[in-house]
Parts: sequence; C-alpha cells; structure tokens
Amino acid sequence: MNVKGKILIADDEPDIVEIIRYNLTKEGYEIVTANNGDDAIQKAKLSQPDLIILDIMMPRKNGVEVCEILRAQPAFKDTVIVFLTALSDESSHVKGLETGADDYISKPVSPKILVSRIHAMFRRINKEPEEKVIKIDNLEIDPVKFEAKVDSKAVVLAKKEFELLYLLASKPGRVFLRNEILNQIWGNDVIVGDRTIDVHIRKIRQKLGIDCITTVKGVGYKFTM
Amino acid sequence: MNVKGKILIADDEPDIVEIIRYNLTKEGYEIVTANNGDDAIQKAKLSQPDLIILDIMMPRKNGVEVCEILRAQPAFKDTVIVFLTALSDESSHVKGLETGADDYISKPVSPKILVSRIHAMFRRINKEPEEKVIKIDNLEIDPVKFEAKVDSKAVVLAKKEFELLYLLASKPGRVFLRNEILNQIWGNDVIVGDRTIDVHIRKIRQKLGIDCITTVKGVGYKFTM
DNA sequence: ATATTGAGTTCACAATTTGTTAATATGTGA
DNA sequence: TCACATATTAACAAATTGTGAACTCAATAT
Repeated sequence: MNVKGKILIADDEPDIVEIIRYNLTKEGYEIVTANNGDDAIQKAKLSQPDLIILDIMMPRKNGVEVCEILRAQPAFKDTVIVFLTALSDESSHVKGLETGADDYISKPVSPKILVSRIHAMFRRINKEPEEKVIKIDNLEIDPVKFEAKVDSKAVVLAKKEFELLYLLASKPGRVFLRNEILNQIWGNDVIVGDRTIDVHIRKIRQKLGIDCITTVKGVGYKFTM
Repeated sequence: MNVKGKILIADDEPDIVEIIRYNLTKEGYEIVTANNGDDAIQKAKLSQPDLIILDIMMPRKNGVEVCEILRAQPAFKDTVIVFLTALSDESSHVKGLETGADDYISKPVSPKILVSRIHAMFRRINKEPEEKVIKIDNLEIDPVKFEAKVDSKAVVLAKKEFELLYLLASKPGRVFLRNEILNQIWGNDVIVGDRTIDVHIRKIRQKLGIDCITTVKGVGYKFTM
C-alpha cells in the first residue's frame, strides 16, 4: 500500500504512542513519534508531517504550547493539528481549539474511532484548496477574481469585507463565533476591537443590498438566504 | 490489551465489588473502588472515571445522593452513572433515573450481562463528542446552525433558551436537576434565582409550541416526546 | 513634497434584544 | 385543604449589536 500521509505522534506515554502507531501504520500512514514537547517541535520541523497528534499533557512544553509555537511558523500554517485530551478535561478542548488546533480526540482512544477521525482529517486536507466560486440564489462570490455579484451586477468589496463574506458564505447556515471570525480573517494573534467585525458586516450588508447575513445575538453571525 | 476506560465501583459489599472488578478488569477496564458514599465522591473526583457504578444502598450517603452531588458538578457532566439496585426495589429505579442516572443494573448481577451492558455504555461514550444535530420526531436542533426547527419550520431561540433546550434534548428522558442545569448553562459561580430557569423553560415551550419538556416536581426537568 | 483617497479601525452612543427578578397566580401532592 | 413548587406575567436590568463620525495609515495622485 502506498503512503497515504505522514503523521507525527507526540505523547509521553509509550503505550499510547504504540497503539496509535500500530493502528495508523496498518492503515498506510507513515509515522514519526516524539515523547515530549521539545522533541515534538524538532521532529515536526525535520519531517514536515501532514498531520500532528499532540498530547496535551507532556513534559518539556505541553501540547498547547507546542501548537502555539508551530502555528506561529508559516511552514505549519496548513498542517493539521489534533489534540489528545483526557475525556473530562473540557477546558483543554476550548483552549486547544482557540490555540489553532483543528480537532481533538478524547482519551482513552478507541482505535476504530481514532482511525476514522484521522481518515476524515486527511480527506479534508486533500480536498483541493477550495478556491471555488460560490453561487447562492442571485449572489455570486468568486474568490479568484475577487469579485461579488448580485443579480449579475458586480459589487466592489474591500479585502476584509470580501474575506468575511466568503467565510460566512462558504458554509451557509453555520454560525461563526466572533472568535472564529477573528481567527480566520485576522489571524490568531491580531487584536482588534469588538466593534470592528460589526462594522465590516454592516458594510457588506450595505454594499450587497440584500439581507443575507443573520445576527445570532451572543453567538455570532451566519449566512442565510 | 490497552485500557478501554476507567470505571469506579461503589458498593459496601466486598463480594460484589470483587466480582465486578474481576470481570471488568478481565475485559481491559481500569477499576477504582469505593465502599461508601463519601468515599465514592472522593474517588470520583480523584480518578475522574468514565463510568461510575453506584450501589443504591450504601452507608454514608446512598447512591442517589452521591449521584445528585456528582451531577451538580460540570466535571461529571458526561460521566455515565449506573445504579446497582436490588431486583425488587422498583421505587429506586424510578428515583434513580429521575436523579440523572443513565442506567441501572439489577442485583444479583450476572457477570455476562454486566459486561455487555458496560460495553454498550462505552460504545455510547466513545460516539464522537462532536456537537451534532438532534432529531426527535418533528423537532430538529442544530447546534452548528444554532437553529431549532419544528415541522421543518425554523424557530428562533435566544442563546440561553437554545442551550437549555439542547442540554435537555441531548439526553431525552433523563431528568436534569435544577442544580445541574445551573452549572451546565450558567456555570459554577454564577448565581441566579430559581425562577430564572422556569422563565426560560416557559419561553422554550411557548416558542416551540409543542409539549416536549416535562416538569418533575421537586427535582427538575426532562425532555420527553 | 504635499494632497487625496480609501481601507481598516476605533469610539461614543443609540437601538435592540436578552436575561433576571419580583410579584402573583396556579396547580399538585401529602 | 394546606404547603410547597412551579407557571405566568410584566417590569426592569444587563448585555449585545448597529450606527455615524472621526482617526490612522498607506498607497497613489498632484
């Protein structure tokens, strides 16, 4: 079987690492392992994996720290990072996802679930960068031409406005939390005031002239037609 | 074999504990034991098990009390709690399920049945923790879209209302204590009056227009269709 | 070099929605 | 029936978002 992808597993418990390695190797993935935070960063840089599984609790930098460090580097911008967390530890989930992880898997890990989740992740990775035109009703958004059309009439949007609209329209109906929007459009580390999003939303609504963005108070915004 | 999960057994009869421990250890579970109510609470907090087996009749806080206390803490939100009851004692069943238990097993325990029930429970636990759409009859609750539908007709719920409905509907039939609801939706430290919950419940009932939340006097609320 | 323009942001305040409380009514079980 | 818990209602408080105007900063034009 040909190699489906390269995965880095970082966990200080050898047993866990072995279970995961065994199951994923069997599925055709190439596996690299690390047993502490610093090691994980080293190995990540060396082997440039497609996906990184990070235990939260590790000696010498925990998973969250490792994730932050890696995410700060352009080389790992698109690398999928998955956290391993104790089932109960909810704060880690939140913290993890806020830190730029793509998903988390709860321990104890069931091999079956692990494998299916990893498969799913790779499916997402391989799905070509969806720079594709979105068409919903009389609205058309073309990320290549950087252009939006309402009733075939072009609407000029500023960069941020366009990105925001594209983000929301990419998953119609789904609510994007303000945090999520900030991370997606502005980046993890940029700090902008709370009203900023509102102002851009308003401009989009204004310019498009159609009511396609719904406010979900206390939660975020969603695209609806 | 790798550890499938951690189970806490609380029963004051050493024989019972040993039978259960033996059988579940053989199946690859990690076992923690307690022999009275207070001890059970202690051990639960310390070892954070995935599943707790509680005898109803125990010295120093009975099973129901232990369950109530644990359920009031967010850390045990997703912990599966199973009661051990004497076969005859039907009122315990009722009381138990009303208190937030997920299942009960009748004594005397047949090892075979015990193991299969526990397996089943763990299958449920491992079902991905992802927020997923709840569909019950003509009601649909989508946490991603933050939207509820009755007969395919969207109903607009405020944040708290939605969270509350989602909580109740996530385990249909299970009673949520007022305490539990407070901890889940408002958080440990926030203090709000008792009537607040009622008001939100009422709004949900009103907005949905269907009778799906049942009041359990003196205990809490449960979702029923 | 200086003015102009527009994106992006921030701010203060208005508008609105949501959440909470308190007071009263209603219902239910011992 | 009498307590007690919940339902209901409306008034109030708090939180969140919308809005218009001003400001910063580059890029571009004059």
